[in-house]
Amino acid sequence: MGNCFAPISPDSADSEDEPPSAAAAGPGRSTGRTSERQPRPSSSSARNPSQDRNRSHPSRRQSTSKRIRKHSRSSSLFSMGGPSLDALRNYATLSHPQSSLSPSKLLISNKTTLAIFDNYPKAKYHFLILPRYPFPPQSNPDSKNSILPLNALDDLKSLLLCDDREAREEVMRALYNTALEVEEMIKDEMLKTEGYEWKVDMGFHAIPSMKHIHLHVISDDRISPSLKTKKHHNSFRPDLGFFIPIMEVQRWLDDDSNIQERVAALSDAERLLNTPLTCHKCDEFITNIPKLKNHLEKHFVDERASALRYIARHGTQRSSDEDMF
DNA sequence: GTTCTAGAAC
DNA sequence: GTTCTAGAAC
Repeated sequence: MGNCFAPISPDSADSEDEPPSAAAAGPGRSTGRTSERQPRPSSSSARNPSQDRNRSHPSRRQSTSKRIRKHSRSSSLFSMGGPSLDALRNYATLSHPQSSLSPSKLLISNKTTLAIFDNYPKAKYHFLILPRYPFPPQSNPDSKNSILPLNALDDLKSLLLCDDREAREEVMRALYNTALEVEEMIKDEMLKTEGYEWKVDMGFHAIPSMKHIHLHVISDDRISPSLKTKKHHNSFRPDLGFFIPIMEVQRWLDDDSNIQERVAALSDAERLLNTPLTCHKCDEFITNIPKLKNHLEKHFVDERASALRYIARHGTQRSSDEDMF
């Protein structure tokens, strides 16, 4: 692992003044790893800062603006006497996130979205994609109009219930396009650090803990010191119903005749977090978290060995190594 | 969301 | 005795 965290610098991230890098493309895998991606320097990295944050270069920390320091104080949980549900919203409403947020917080931004490091990553790579507000930011600075009311961006439920079908699809498309870009950065980093790429999941929590809709982009290893409880693990199982893959949400939007039922199911999803602990890769029942951690490490080592063997033999990676086990 | 810790499980 | 979870507190 070693020196693998080098957050993308403000100068090298997508400029807010540039058009969204992939915003013109609609959802679809074909838009993911193509020339539409913005170039970035080879020193940039998508690795989470969790274990490496304290080792970041002092000059990087010192360059953090007063505004950021003020922001991070006010956004810390409970500093205001209770849980701040607004930490993400504070990010989403910044008019100049790139100058306001430190490179260890902000991965990339464009006109409509931000990609930030998850503060408590539940896997080796874990990012959050947020729609900016107003959505989209108005070119006329005097206009405060958003195509959506702010509360439509509270969470997945409120977006699904929003009357403006076109607007909610536009939000979803913007989130998805940025997620594809982030996925590609993650996979570049996987190649650099481990020599192969593994699966990345994208989805929403049915009942998020913080206000402002956010799309999780998380590698499927689920190996992280911050993954500490059964609920943490269950909350990212794509098969359980608490973590809603974005493709599923897209299907809901394509046929919105059952939206009320979908929303009811989201509201009832809390109980799913108490599902018995089983491995999300092989379904084996696991009695406790330390054993799950050992089990997942073993999956990771086995998958890597298998992928590297295949690459050595064929010169290229098999398309879906996660299906090999 | 995380941290803390009592008491259950081993 | 130690490890671990789960609920309360924050």
